[in-house]
Amino acid sequence: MEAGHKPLVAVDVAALSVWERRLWAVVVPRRAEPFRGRWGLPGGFIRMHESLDRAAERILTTETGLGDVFLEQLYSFGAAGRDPRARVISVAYYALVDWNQLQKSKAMGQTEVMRLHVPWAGEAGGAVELRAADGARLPTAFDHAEILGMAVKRIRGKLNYAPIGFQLLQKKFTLRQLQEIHETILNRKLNKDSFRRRMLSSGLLKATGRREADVDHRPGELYGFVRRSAI
Amino acid sequence: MEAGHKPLVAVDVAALSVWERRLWAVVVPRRAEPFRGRWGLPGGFIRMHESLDRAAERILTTETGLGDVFLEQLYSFGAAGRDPRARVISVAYYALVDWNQLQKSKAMGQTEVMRLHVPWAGEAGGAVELRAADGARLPTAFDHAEILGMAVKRIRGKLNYAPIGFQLLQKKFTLRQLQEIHETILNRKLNKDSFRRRMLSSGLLKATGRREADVDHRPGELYGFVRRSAI
DNA sequence: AAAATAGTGTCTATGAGACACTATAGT
DNA sequence: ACTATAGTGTCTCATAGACACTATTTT
Repeated sequence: MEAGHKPLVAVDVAALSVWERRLWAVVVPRRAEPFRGRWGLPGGFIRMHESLDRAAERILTTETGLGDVFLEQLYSFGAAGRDPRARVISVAYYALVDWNQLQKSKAMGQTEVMRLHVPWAGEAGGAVELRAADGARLPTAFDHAEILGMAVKRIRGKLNYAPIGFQLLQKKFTLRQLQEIHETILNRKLNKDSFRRRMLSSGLLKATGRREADVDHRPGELYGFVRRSAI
Repeated sequence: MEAGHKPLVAVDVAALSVWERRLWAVVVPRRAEPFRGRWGLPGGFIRMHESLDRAAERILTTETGLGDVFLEQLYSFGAAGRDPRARVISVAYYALVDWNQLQKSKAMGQTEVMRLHVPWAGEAGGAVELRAADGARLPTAFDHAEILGMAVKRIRGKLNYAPIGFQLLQKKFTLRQLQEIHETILNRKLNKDSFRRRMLSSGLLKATGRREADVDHRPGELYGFVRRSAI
C-alpha cells in the first residue's frame, strides 16, 4: 500500500436549469491561466475533513450563492492530462435549479448562466457546447464540456423513472410547465395525454385546487410535488 | 485555487459473478491493520500518470488475474473517516465476470470468491453481506459492503435497458441460462415467454444453430452476443 | 414411458399514442 | 366571438404476462 505522489482532488459542479424551452448551465469565466478567457464550471479542491457531498454543497454555495437544491454525484474524471498544471482528479456533481431561484442567487457570484447546445440525440452522450446570447459558441475550460454532457445524459436517463423534473420548477406548477421541462431536457415533443396520465398516476403530484394566473388562455391547475428532495 | 493537504486517491473494484442462482464477489482477506482479518475489495492507489480507468484495469489484473472483462466506473466514496489511517478518496469500479473465467484466474491471486447476500429488494440500495460457504456472515473492511451494495443496485437498474447479463456468461449460452442470470441479479422470477421475446427482439443475440450438450432434458439453442464489450 | 426443458401460439391486461370533443380563461 | 390551452373520453396499437400445447432430449 504505497501511495507514490498524490494527485489533487477537486469537486466540480454542473448546475443546470431550464428556461424558455432551453437548457442553461452556470459557468465561470476564467481570469487566470490555464484556459484564461474560457468558461469553466464552479469548482474547488476538497478540504481534508469534509465529505465529497459536503464539498460539492460548499463549492456550489460559495461560488454561485445557490443553496438547498437537488445535488447528486455524477462521475469522476481522472485523465492524466486534464489539468495541464498538475494531476487533478475531479469528482463531478450535478445540480438542478429552478430558474427563478437561479436569478435571485445570481447577484452573489461571479458566475454567468449560459445556454447549452446538445449536439447529440437520446442518451448517446458526449461533450455539449456553450452558447452566448447571440448564439456564438463559447470556449470551455478543461474537460468541462464533457462533464456538462454527462450531466445532460444522466438527467435524460433519469427522467424515465425518477421525477427530477420537479427540481427545475417552483413549488407550484402546472402540468404544461412540467411537460415543457421534460421536453426541453429530452429535446423532443411528448404526447400530452400520455404525459398527463403518467404524471397523475405516479402519485407524486398533489393538486392544490388553485389555478395559474396571468395567462392569456384557460389557466391550468397548480400542482405540488409530494416531497422536495435535496441531498 | 489553493489545495491544502492532499487526500490519497484509491481505486477499488467490485468484481461480481453469478453461479448457481447466486451472486458472488471477489474479495481479499486483510492481513494487516486496519480491519485485519476482515474482507475487502481489491484496491490500490492511483499512479501519477495513469487514468482512473487504467488504474482499475491494472488493480483488477494484478490482484485477481482477471483481464478483458466488463469494467465500469461506479461511484466515488469520500467520507472523511472511511479509512482510519488517512484521508482516502476511493473511486469505485465494478466488473462483471463469467464464472468459468473467474475460476481460471483464481489460481493467480490471493483473492477468494464469496457469496453475496442482498438484504433489500429492488433498487432500494444499501450495504450487502458477505457469506462464507457455511452461511456464516463475514466481516467486511472499510465501506466495502456499501460499495458492493451500490454495484448490485447499479446492475439491477442497468438490466432494465442494457444487455449486461451477457457479461456474466461464456460466449455461447442458452436463453434459459441468460434468464437465470437476470433472475439471480434481480432476485425474482421472470416470465419465460416474455423474456424470450424481449431478448430475441432486441437484436443483440445471434443464434448459432448449435445446441447445448450434456443436459438431461431437451437441449436449448446456443446464442452468442453480438458484441462483447469491455472498456 | 417418464421427466424435464425447449419452443410456439393465443388470449388478456396494461399503458402509450392518436384523436376528438368539451370547458374556460383572456382579449 | 376568437384564440389558446385545460381537461376528458375513447379507440388503436404495442408489449408483458398467463396459459396451453407440442417438440425433443436423456434416463
